[in-house]
Amino acid sequence: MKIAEPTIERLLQYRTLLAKVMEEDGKIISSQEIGELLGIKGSQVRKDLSHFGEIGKRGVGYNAEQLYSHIDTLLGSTRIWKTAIAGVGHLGTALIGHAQYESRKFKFSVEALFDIAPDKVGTKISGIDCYHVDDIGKILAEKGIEVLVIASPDNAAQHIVDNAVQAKTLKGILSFTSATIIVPKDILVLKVNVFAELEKLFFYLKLGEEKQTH
Amino acid sequence: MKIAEPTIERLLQYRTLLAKVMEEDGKIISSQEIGELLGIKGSQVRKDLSHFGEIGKRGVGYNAEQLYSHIDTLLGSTRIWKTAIAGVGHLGTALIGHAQYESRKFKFSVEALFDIAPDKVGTKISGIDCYHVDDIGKILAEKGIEVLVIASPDNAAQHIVDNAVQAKTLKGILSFTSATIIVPKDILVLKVNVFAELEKLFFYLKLGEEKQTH
DNA sequence: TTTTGTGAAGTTTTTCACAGCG
DNA sequence: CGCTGTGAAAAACTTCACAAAA
Repeated sequence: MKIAEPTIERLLQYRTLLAKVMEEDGKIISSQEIGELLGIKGSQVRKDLSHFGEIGKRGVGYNAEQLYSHIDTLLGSTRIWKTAIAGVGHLGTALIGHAQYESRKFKFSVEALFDIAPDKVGTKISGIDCYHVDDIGKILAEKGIEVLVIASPDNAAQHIVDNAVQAKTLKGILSFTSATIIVPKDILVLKVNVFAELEKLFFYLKLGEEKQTH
Repeated sequence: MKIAEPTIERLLQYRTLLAKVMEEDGKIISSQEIGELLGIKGSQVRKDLSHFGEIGKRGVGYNAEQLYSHIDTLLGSTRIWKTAIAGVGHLGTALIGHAQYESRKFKFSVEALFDIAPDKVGTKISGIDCYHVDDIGKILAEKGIEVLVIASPDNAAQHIVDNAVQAKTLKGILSFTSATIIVPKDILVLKVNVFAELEKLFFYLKLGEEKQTH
C-alpha cells in the first residue's frame, strides 16, 4: 500500500487529535468534525482514511479508538528506535525533557548526548551520559544508535555529521539547525527550521495586510 | 503577483542558503548548484526564481547577492513585528536566545514573556519582562503585540489563546504545542510539531527497511 | 558551450458530487 | 436522514525539453 506524503502528514495530525478526543469527548467523530478542528475538508479526511478500508459507519462517523489504532498500526514504530541528541543547550534540554515524556507513548529512547562544553561532557544530564562531540562516531556505533537529533549551533552541524556518519548504524538525522548538511545518500535527513516558520507567519500576515488595503 | 505556497517554502530555503554562500563561496551560483545543496531539481529552482523576472545570466548563473536581495524584498518584513513568548521553559528560553540573535537579521522583537511560575513572573529574563499568563490579553494590547509564540505545555495552550485573543492587536500565533487550538478566524495560526517530524523520520526509515527485505 | 527562462506535458493532490449503507 | 466511500473532474505542482542569451 503506497501512501502519499501529504496524507502521511495529515494522518499524524489525525492521530494527535484522536488521542485528545478519546480522553475528553465521546467515542464517535465524523470526518467533518476532524476536518473542522484541523482546518481540512471533510472529503479530504475521508479520502485519507479510505486507505484503511471501510472503517467508518455511514450516517454515524468513525469510532475514535478504532481509528486511532488503525493509524497507529500504519505509522507507529514496531520497535524502539535508539536516538542521540547532539547539542545540550536550551533546545537540546527541551528535547530531552519532551522525549522522556513522549517516549513512553512513541517508541524511541535517548541513549546518548553530545556537547563540547567541559562542564557537560563526562556528566549525566537527566540520567543520560553526555560525551564529547568528537567521539560521536565511536559512541553511536558502540550503542547501535540509528537516529541523531542535531540541536547544535549551525556552524557545528557539518562537523558533527561528518563524525556521526562514521557509525554505520546511523540511518536518519533530524536537524534543528539552518545549516545545509551533506550526508551519504543512504542517510535520511529531515529539517525543522523554527525561524523559517516564524518568517512564513510574518509573510502571510504581510500578504493579508496588503490585500486589505486594496 | 500570486506565489504558490510550496514556492514560498523553497524561497525561504534559498535565502538561508544564499546567506551562507555569500559569506563563504563566490558570488555566482547556478540553479543546478542550489538544487543539489537542497535536494531540489534545477528546473524547479529556475521556475521558482522566474517570479523575479530575468534575473540570471544565461551560461553563467545567478548573482548570489542580487538573488538574495530579490528574495528578501519579496519575503522579508517591511517593519518590525512585535512578538511575545508564552511559556518560559527550556523551549521558550531557547527561542528567546535565538530570537535575540536572529532578530537583527529578520525584523522582529520580543516584547514580553508569559509564564505562571512565581519565580519567573515579575522578573526580567534575558532583559525581557515576564508577566503572568492571566494578564496576557491586557499586556499584548498595551504593548501593541501582533504575534504570539506559544511554548507552553499542551494543556495550557487553549487557556493562553483565549486570553490572548482579547487583545485586538493580535494577528498571528506560532504554536509549538501539539494541542488543537481554536481561534477567531481572522487570526492566523501556524504549528510546529517537533515530535511529528521525529515520527515522520521513523516512519520513512521503517518504510525503507521494509522495502529492502522484499 | 553553458545555463537560463518557459511553454507544454506529466504527475500528484484536492475537491466535487453522489450512490449506497446504517 | 446523515455520513461514509469513491470514481471522476478539477486544481495545483513538478518535470521536461528546448529555444535563446551570454
